[in-house]
Amino acid sequence: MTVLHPDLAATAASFFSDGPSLGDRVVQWQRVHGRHDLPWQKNRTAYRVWLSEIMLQQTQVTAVIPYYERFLQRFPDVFSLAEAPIEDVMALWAGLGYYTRARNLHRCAQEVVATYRGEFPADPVLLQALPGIGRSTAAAISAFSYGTRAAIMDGNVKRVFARVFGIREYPGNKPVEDQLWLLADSLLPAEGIDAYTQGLMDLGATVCTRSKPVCMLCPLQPHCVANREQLTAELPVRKPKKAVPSKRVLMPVVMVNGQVLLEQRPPSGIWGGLLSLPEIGGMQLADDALFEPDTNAVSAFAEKFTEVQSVRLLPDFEHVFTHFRLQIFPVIAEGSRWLPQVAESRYSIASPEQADTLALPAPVRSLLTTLVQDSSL
DNA sequence: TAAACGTGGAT
DNA sequence: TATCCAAGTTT
Repeated sequence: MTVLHPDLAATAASFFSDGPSLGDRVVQWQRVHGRHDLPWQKNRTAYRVWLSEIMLQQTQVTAVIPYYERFLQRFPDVFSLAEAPIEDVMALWAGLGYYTRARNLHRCAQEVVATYRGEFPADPVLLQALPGIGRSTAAAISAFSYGTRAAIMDGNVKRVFARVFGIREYPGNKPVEDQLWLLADSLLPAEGIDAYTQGLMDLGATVCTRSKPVCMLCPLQPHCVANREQLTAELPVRKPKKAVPSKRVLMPVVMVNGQVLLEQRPPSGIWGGLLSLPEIGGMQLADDALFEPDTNAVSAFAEKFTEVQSVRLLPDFEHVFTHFRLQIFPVIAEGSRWLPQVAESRYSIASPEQADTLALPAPVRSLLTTLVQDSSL
C-alpha cells in the first residue's frame, strides 16, 4: 500500500492556489508550443499509434522516423503485419535495436487480429496484456487513440516530475517510481488527455531537457522546486553506475565464392533471432586482460566446416560494444562442397549484396556491406 | 527485483 | 574519449 508523500502532495496542491493546474498548464502549452507534425500524429489510428509507441521505447524520435515510414509502407495495417513472415518483420527492424520488440510486435498484431478482430482495445488493462505493451505504452496508446485518461511514465515524465517536485532520489528506484506513478495518476487533467500526454513528452524533449533546460519557456516554472532551488543540473539523480563485465568472442568471416557464412542466433539474448557471423569461444575477461583466442573452440568450429583452409586473425576488425567486444577475423574457404550441408542447418549463406535485406545486427550489416568493396578478403 | 536488452546522439 | 541515456518491457 503506497501513499503519496506529503511533500509531493503539497507541491501538487500549490498549483491550485495560483491559477491553472499542472495538467491544464501542460495542455495549454502543448497546443501552442508542442510538436504537432510527427509522422504518427497525422492520420491517427490505433495501429499507427501502437506501432510508433513500440518503436519509441528507449529510442529517440529521429532514429524511429525512417523505420516508422518503412513499416507503414510495407505493413499498412495490423492484418498485413500479422500475416507477414517473422523474417520480414525482423529484417525491417534490423538496426533499431531491442529486437524482442520486433518479435512482440508481430505476436501482438496476431493477437489483435485473432482476439479483437483487428481492433486495438481502448482499455489500458487489456492493452497491457498484449505482448510488448507495458503500463506506460498502454496508457499512451489508449490516450492518443481513444482519449482514455491514463498516465504515462517515461524518461521525460520522470525528468519533469523529478525537477518540478524536487525529487532527490534516483527515479528508477522502485519506491520512488511508485511515488511517480501515484503523482502521474493524480495530475491527469479533466480534459485534453491527448494534449497533456503529448505535452509532457514535448516539454521533456524540448524545454526540460537533460542538460541546459530552458526554464524561461516552461509553463511549470513558477512552481518548479528545481528551478527555485537551482537544482536543475542535479535532478533527476543519475543512475548509480555498475561495472560492466567484459566479454570477448571470435566472429569469423567465412567466405566461399564471395558468399558469407551466417548463423541464426537464439531467440533470447543479444541480437536474439537475428542472423549474424558465427560466434566462437565467448569468454568473460577482466577489462585489462589480454585477448587470447580459445584455440580449442576455433578447432571445433573448423571441424564443422572441413573445407575451411586457413584462419587469419585481423585485429583491425574489432568492435567494442556496451557489454562485450567482438574480434572478427576472416576464414578463407576453398571449394564449396559444404554449402549444401550448411543450408540444411541453422547456418546459411548470404552474399554481401543481400546485407540490407536480412535481419542482421547493425555492426554485422555494415561489415558485410564493406565486404562488397574489400577484395582483400 | 534487478539485470538484460541495441543503437546512436549529446556532452 | 568516456559516459550517459533516450516515448520501457520482460524475465
